[in-house]
Amino acid sequence: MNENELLAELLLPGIKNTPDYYENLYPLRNLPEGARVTRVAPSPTGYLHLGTLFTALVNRMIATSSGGVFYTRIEDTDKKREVEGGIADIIGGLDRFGIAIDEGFISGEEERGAYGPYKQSCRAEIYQCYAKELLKKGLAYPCFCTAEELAAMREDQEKLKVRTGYHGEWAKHRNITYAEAKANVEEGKPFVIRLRSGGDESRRVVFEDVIKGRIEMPENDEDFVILKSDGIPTYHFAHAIDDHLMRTTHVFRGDEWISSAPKHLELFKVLGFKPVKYGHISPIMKLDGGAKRKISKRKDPEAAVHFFAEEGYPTAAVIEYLMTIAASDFEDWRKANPDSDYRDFKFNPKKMSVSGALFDGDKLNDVSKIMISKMQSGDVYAALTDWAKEFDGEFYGILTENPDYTKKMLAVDRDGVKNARKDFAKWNECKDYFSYYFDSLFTPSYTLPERVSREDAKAFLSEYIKTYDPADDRSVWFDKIKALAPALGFAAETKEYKAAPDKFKGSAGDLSGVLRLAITGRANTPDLCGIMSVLGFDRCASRINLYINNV
RNA sequence: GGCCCGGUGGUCAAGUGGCCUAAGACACCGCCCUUUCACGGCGGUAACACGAGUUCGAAUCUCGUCCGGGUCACCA
Repeated sequence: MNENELLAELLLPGIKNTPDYYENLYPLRNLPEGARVTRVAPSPTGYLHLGTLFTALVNRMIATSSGGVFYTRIEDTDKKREVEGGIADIIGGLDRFGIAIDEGFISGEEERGAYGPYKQSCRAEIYQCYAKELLKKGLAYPCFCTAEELAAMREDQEKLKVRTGYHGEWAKHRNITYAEAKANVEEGKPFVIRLRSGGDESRRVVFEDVIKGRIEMPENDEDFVILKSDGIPTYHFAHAIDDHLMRTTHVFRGDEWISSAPKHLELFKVLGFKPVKYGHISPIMKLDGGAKRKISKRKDPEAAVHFFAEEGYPTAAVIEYLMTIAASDFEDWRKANPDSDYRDFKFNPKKMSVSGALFDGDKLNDVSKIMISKMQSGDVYAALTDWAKEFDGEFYGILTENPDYTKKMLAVDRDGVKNARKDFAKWNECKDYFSYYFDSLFTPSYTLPERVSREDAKAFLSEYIKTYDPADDRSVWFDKIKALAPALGFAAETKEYKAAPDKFKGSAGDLSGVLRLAITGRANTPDLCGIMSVLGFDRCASRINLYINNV
């Protein structure tokens, strides 16, 4: 054995496999030409974040559009920051949003697929095997620097105004001898393993980013850590090994990773792997004061995907919105294919924005309103009660006390209508929106429409209630209003009134406004005829009397 | 500060040297339709960060300036 081999044996004595073993264990995938293998690799340091959902959606679409595979991998190499239940929340969240997972973690604890384990903490031996190989070849070495020494080194570098980091002459242990290393190990000193970088800062590394195009940067020359002192790899090393062994073809990840791409490329080269293709996704931004910034977990409620569930946005609406930011040609496609499943959209990474999109709540609302307007009452009932059950127990009780009544209410201006209303974007708006259907939520309003006097309102209402029949269809219903108009000095037809505004106090439309106020306490509601029919005669009559007595 | 990546209406964006008098969507405003409320239809306000250069011709190519974002860990 030469010195490098002795060193490798000294540092990682338990590792017996060689890289060949893993190369054979995880053969190339048998997929058609052009199929892309993508993944999302969340770190369970928190709950599902909008950016993670977005990244997952993009990777999912890339795989789907190419007939490939999309898998999940848990990057839990930082045990200090890990959050209990994080994996279940993240994977469960992806599932709730309809992101299908072909392979990897499919729930908090189950995984499937032939390229696992899919959790990095279970792959220590694999990483160590490759690290050992690098050690044997002299491409890596142990470093015994303490955190304090490293910090002191950084201070010195800052004072001297030289580039900070563990590189070149600053790489203290770069030329450590086997004997020195052995002595340190025997003393029980902790060590990390660093890459012996062959890069040169004055040379350029170039790669073709699938989203951003050609990117050129100085080569990495830093002897960065590949194995931490606990034997667990850093992100960089785990990324190279895992994405190679799991036979990933394309890595779409946040663009904060661009700056470490030279490290990754060097790792692929040194390890003898074919590099993956990168696509760096611009982050979703948020306007803070006057400044744009990346959406942040701490400051922005909408950063945590949980926010959308609480607000009651249908998951499909959030996905639809995300698709509009992800692909600039998605909205055109949607216009041409209004009823297609978004998964049928051919996703082209070239159509992804190179700059970060500002999160636009107005746009989300619009997308969501359209989505909800297309749902039939039965589906709305299911989704709304599901939401209420979790987030508004009182409303849930009211909604489900009489399901038939609630469903009839939801059918007004919805079922059998070509273009349904777009009145609400999320379920938490419904309690207020539908309040007048329920006596316990109803708030009367004793105001008057612009052109109707108190006396006329009372006179109209007391006559009207004598003729009202919930069985009336829309035209009969309005004819009855029209019939009462002339006697009160109102025009029966809107056109009549418009033609000669001086001859009338207003039109039948104004009278129906009084009715609306009396019945619902609102100036704006869906089709009043339909509402009254759901409410029933008694409830309508009592509200009308209440109004007459109080206005 | 070094290194990257960006900069077209308030927002998302189309645009790859002449089809640009710059598309579309959201938001906003107006009009029309209308049996109320909506839906819908039609229209409007509003943009190429700035300065040089290349060219017959620049939103598009080059350089500089400015502005914004990201990154410089035994975190991912």
